[in-house]
Amino acid sequence: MSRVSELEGAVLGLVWAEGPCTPYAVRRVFQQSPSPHWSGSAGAIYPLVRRLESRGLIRSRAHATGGRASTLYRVTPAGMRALRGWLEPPLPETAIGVPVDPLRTRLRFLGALAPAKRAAFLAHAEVRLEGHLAAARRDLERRRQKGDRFDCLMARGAILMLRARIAWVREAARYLAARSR
Amino acid sequence: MSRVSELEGAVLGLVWAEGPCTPYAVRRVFQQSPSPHWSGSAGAIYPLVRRLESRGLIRSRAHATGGRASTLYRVTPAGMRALRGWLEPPLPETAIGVPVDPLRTRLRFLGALAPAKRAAFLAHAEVRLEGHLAAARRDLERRRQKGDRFDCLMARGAILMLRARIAWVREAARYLAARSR
DNA sequence: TGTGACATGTAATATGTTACATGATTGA
DNA sequence: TCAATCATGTAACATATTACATGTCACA
Repeated sequence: MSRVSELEGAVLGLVWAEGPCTPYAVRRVFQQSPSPHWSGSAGAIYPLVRRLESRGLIRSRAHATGGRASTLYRVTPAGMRALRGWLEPPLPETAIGVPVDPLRTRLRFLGALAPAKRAAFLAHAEVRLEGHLAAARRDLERRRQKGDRFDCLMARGAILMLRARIAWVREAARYLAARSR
Repeated sequence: MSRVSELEGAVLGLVWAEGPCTPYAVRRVFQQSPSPHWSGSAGAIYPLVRRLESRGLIRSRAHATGGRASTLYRVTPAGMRALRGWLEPPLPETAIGVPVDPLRTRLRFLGALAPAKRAAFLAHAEVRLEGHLAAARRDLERRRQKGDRFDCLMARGAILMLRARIAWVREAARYLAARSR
């Protein structure tokens, strides 16, 4: 069975979830996602979609909206098998292990800053995280309107991660303040 | 000032934190890290280290251990400035925003599985996460022995993220169970 | 009539992975 | 002495990013 990468799995899932859709619609989902990890750049999506088609995981259907040519894709039975294979246990370590976190990486090297700047770093991080948390709550509300429960569960996960990060940053700030006294 | 990427920043930070060290020592840190995101592959680290040297951010010093030739690197003043520039606010969106999470992405498409398999997915995820949490606790203990407080704060962050993920997976399982009754 | 968003791409570039190659050292 | 691990790399490959190119459509 076709093995798919992380981004391929996500695109395959989107083509499945959004019904027949265009590569541009897929791009928009990434661009509007609260997570900035994947830019949804044209240079990533269009070649990837053609790749999935050449492997028989999605099929195209010509589709014209007014004067614009466009291509609608839908998932094939082989594509559904690949999607389920990507989803199902056993999950790879990269999916279930400690997730990458650039903020955590930076905190590892906070000692390279002057002590006053360390506190400033944590204060800045907390403010920014609060902003993202508010945005994530709005995002959950929007998704709730749409009515897809798995979409909501995903958005809920983002909120919990942000809350945990905020708690962690606060804990770090308290710890450093206590040590500097 | 030299702008550094995520992996470059981490390597620069490690060369700073571990004192003068070899590329191999840097690789080992990535390989032994609880987070499997960066493999620390030779093909990534050796070229990257040379890149940092050619940009004047680290400096090499020949170093022979027995019959083996080896190279010790240390961070230059320009390298310290680059490290601080990478660390300091304002943080880029990719560092402070909702972090990427392959598990969250998969949950978005859980509807593609048969209902019974959805519960199995969540049960599997919970078990695996518990295992990672135990490993993360041991990891924190190890780092505590070493005595670097920022290293400990980072390890503590990994634990909080795993706990939040476990809580989220349980919440999702409860929610789905309630809806299917 | 022109400006900006929509929509579809391509090209150059950067960078990380796997797999391979080489030789030294250590321990059973 | 044989195998595993340490240690340093290189080569081929895949893939994501930025920047660019092109043309349509809505609307002011």
